[in-house]
Amino acid sequence: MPPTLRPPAARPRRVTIRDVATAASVSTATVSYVLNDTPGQTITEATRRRVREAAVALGYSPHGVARALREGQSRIVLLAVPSMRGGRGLESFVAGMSAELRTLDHSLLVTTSEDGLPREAIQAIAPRATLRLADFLAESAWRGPVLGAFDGRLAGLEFHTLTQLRHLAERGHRDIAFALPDHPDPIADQRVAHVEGAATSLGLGPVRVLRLEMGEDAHARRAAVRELAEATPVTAVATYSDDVALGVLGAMAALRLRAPDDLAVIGFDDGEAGRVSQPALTTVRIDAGGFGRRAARVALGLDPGEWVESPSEVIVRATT
Amino acid sequence: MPPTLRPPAARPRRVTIRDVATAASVSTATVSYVLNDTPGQTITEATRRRVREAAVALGYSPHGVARALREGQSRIVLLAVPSMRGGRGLESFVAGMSAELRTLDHSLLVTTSEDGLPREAIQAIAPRATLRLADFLAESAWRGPVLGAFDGRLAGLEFHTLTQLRHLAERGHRDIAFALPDHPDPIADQRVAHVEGAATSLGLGPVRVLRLEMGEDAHARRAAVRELAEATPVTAVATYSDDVALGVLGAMAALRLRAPDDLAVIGFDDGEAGRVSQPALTTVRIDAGGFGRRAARVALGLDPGEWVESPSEVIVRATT
DNA sequence: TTGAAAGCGCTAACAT
DNA sequence: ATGTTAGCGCTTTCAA
Repeated sequence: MPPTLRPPAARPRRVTIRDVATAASVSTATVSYVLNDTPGQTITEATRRRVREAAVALGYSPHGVARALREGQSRIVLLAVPSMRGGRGLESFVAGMSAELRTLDHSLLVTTSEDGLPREAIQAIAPRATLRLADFLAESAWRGPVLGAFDGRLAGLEFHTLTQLRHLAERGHRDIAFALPDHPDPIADQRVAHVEGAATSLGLGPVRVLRLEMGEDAHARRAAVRELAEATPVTAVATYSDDVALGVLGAMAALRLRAPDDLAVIGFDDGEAGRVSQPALTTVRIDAGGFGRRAARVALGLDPGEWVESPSEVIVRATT
Repeated sequence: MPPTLRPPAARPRRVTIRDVATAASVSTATVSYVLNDTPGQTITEATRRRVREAAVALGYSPHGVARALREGQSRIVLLAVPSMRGGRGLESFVAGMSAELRTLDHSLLVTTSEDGLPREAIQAIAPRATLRLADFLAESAWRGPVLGAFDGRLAGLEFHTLTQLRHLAERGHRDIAFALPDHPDPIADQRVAHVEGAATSLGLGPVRVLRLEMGEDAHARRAAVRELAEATPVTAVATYSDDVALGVLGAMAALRLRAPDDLAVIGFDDGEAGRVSQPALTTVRIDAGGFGRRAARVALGLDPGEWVESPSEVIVRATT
């Protein structure tokens, strides 16, 4: 027996388009046309049936890598997130994006990368599109098409912020503060801008920005909150996250200040902790599923379509 | 000019191994050998230099998809996580795994999939290995090699649980409870088993298991915690997560019970909320970076090596 | 010491 | 209405 060119590894034999072609007594081209519903081909229904039946009989499934080589890119969209520690917002965003992509015969894969694009992964899989969450949340080419406009004006984090402040305004608060973590954050400035914009459009007074220590130094937090409560007219504080809200409430508890009477507090992104702690935290629940779906469509160059439902709502609990 | 076969899309011309070969006046085979340091080849240092210089001069980088097609699998390890809402433990795990894989010329990509393998993604990128976090945490083929043995006995969640209970034991507690969320959880049973194992090995009494309501029903939580405090000898509660701990503390606050005097509480996985809330939560900080590195090595079929440092420590704050 | 060429599985231009 | 085949970029066998 003459030596033959063996495959690189002892690769388990896989069912290819060729096997299907043989089984259906057609060419590989025909198989490809049928299985991809390639437009502009004239293939009899009988042949189509034979091909499809052969494919399922053999358990054929297309080899994504070969297809990607041929097409120049894989049917993958890569989402770069800064961290695995997400909240409800991120989770629903990813779920929505993933579901929509599946519908479009693509897959979502996530990579963590603090800054810059995940070059190695891009080299490795040639994704159809790459989307950095930070870019998407901030101003960027993505923003316009993905966010679209809800309620004729704004959407995204900006919209959720409006939801958050509107609740405070409806409760009669006019002097508010916005508390955010004191550690560096790529979208901090933007969040502050959103708050200021929302406050203006709601006719509130100027917003006091409080950068809250989020480490072990409870004294610092207490001092900051005391100052806020005693030396300013602020009656309510909106926060960057539920965690920050819990920090404010923790300081208030230590100072024997009560929410909402001494200071009302509203969180952001409805985590588990705020729900079960005492007092239970009023917060904004973000359903970013619609965003995810839109981001998916935009990533593939499709029309994102219209908004269907409101992407955020206030969960009223005990602190406002 | 005769019609030529155009590439499928107007694909931007990319630098291939061929270009490098031409520039260095060698064959593509030689380029491949040099760039991959293929063992068993006799190529003069001069040639190697020429090839490498040509590669950098042209800005060549290998096409992962083509390589994957040829080799049968891509240099990707796929990690399937149940959700994007991770804690410090997951974050460090992913970071460690990712860093180690980079070292080994691979990339980590994450996919969310509640149960089962992410088949579409696997088809699409032919990953070198696929690892479900749930399998990894639970008993499975992965467990043995990845966890190895720390301190001669156990590692992983089991080890961290021991860390958690040991702290309670050292504080003199003998009757403890373990509180976990009442919603379904793939690793709940396992966690309970760990706690019981740790309690036994520490010579503690039988562990009371408390499935805590984690929804909006604060009354249910209060009732459960009151029952625990008043009708049982339990003096301390270890929890499944910081969130559950916050739920216990919330109920205690409503009941005017104080930690640690009435009931000591220790959380798990050191989240931001526990650190800033009042009273500040004692918890277990998990550094899963080492696990991640080990998981990476095992995924590639390498020896994970020995443990270097302790993977968990107690962060003592005010509740114990 | 190096090169020629096969072939991974697929799509699509072109031929029949 | 369907088949033939080039070629995506790479690795590796075999020959020179």
